[in-house]
Amino acid sequence: MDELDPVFNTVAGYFGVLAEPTRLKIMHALCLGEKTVNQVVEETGATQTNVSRHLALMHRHGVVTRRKEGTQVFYNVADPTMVELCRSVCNRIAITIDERRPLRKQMQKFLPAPKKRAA
Amino acid sequence: MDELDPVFNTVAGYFGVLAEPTRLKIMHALCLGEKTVNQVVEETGATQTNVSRHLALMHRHGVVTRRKEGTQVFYNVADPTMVELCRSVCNRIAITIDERRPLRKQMQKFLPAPKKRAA
DNA sequence: TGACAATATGCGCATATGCGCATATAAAGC
DNA sequence: GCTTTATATGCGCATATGCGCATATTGTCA
Repeated sequence: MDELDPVFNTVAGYFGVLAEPTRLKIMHALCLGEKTVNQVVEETGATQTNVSRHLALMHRHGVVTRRKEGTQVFYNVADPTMVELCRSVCNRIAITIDERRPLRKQMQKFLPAPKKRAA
Repeated sequence: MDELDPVFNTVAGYFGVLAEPTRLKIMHALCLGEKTVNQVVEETGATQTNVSRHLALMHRHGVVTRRKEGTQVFYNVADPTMVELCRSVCNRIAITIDERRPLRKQMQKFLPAPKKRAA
């Protein structure tokens, strides 16, 4: 039982990445394909500082990939499973929160597999 | 995009429950069936205070159910999806962490659907 | 080289979180 | 009623986390 600790620690960190509204927004922004930091900033409404920091954290956890091109940095979801995870939970929660308003339509973005738009 | 905030907030809280090693241990202890606080204490090695508090938090988030019987309180996983979620992520992480040691065998408990041993 | 654009980071603050300790509450048995 | 057992909770502490601000870093272009 004790030797499972590293697993639980790592998994906790993994879930911890998703335990933040701003990071979920970022995931939501990235799940349709890679975006630059600025694009994510515009889409999420968060500040550049925070988006950058959150993306760095997500990258440290292996949740997103990083691709530099000139002055810009493109981030993308590293693991499609992550998006799937978010999608399923978000959909379920969205349904729970709002039984009749068609809020779920907004979550459609989480539905398709993330397209890797490589350059 | 702004009206999705409540969804992201709730989902973040949901993931937040799983973003803690001790709580994952508790999930692991409960996923085979309901247990009393003391049983969870023994199985996880955490203190009674913390187990109680974590269980309370998990109950507040609707992750576990509570059943009182005399002086004892039985907790159980409320949502099988939660166990499934933990199982898949834990298995994947376990494999990542430890490519060859058979650590995964310990994770088997997460595999079967949680048995509801109602009284 | 110098100005500009895109991204990252150090610092400080406010708040959240997990924990241990002691203690409160609740139920059972004498 | 008193003691014992099982669980919950108030308090304080140490640390973690998210944020804003200013600034550093890196690359582009003139």
